[in-house]
Amino acid sequence: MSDLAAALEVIGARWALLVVERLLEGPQRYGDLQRDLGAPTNILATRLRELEAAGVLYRLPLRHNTRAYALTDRGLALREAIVALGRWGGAVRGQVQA
Amino acid sequence: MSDLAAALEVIGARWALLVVERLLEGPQRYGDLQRDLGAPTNILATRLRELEAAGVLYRLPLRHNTRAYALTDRGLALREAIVALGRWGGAVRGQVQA
DNA sequence: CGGCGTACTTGCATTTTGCAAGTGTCGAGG
DNA sequence: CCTCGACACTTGCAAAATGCAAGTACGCCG
Repeated sequence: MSDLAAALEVIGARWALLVVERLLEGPQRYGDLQRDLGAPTNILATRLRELEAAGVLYRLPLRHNTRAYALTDRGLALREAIVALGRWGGAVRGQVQA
Repeated sequence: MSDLAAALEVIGARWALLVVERLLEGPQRYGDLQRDLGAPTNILATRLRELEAAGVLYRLPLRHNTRAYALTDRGLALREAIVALGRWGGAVRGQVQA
């Protein structure tokens, strides 16, 4: 399996990379992620569990039944890839059809 | 929708980015892609159609019922993102568990 | 004409994703 | 003490995507 395939096993599932992108701006709570991304709540919960298990993010307890999700070093290391993909996506949108 | 989400709409489906990665090494025929990637044939056919429609690759006729798939400029522009993701995936594999 | 290579398509089982509604817990307010 | 609301999920079920295996189409070669 290639390095790319290994990466996609971790962040290739739907919503996963969008969650990481959002967390690049700082720790976020569950409800914020859900509202900002518009992701289904059960999928979001599943992704957060998977990404935590993969060491991409961790839970940061705040108050009683409130916690935040924040990126680990491994998660922060995705910034370069996310920026590159974002630039590509933006460039593609800029062209009606090349 | 963010730029990243726009990118994922095009290359977020399973196998899509792996196809592009393979084509970065030059035009490939259907059978080669299938054997190298190990992707199911119906999915591969679907992806190739989608990626062609998105202007990421195009069909290059060779002999009678033989053609090759090659990247457009838009497809080649994914190189940076793919390299970045590949590096991340390789780095993650390098650590047993951080 | 019959078999071979190439590029797919088709039918159906399995898995993933999505929607809507429900559950558990804690703290504040009455 | 008891209810209510906020928050973070879970659960049940429908829809869509993915995967496997087998089949189809099309020319060329003998």
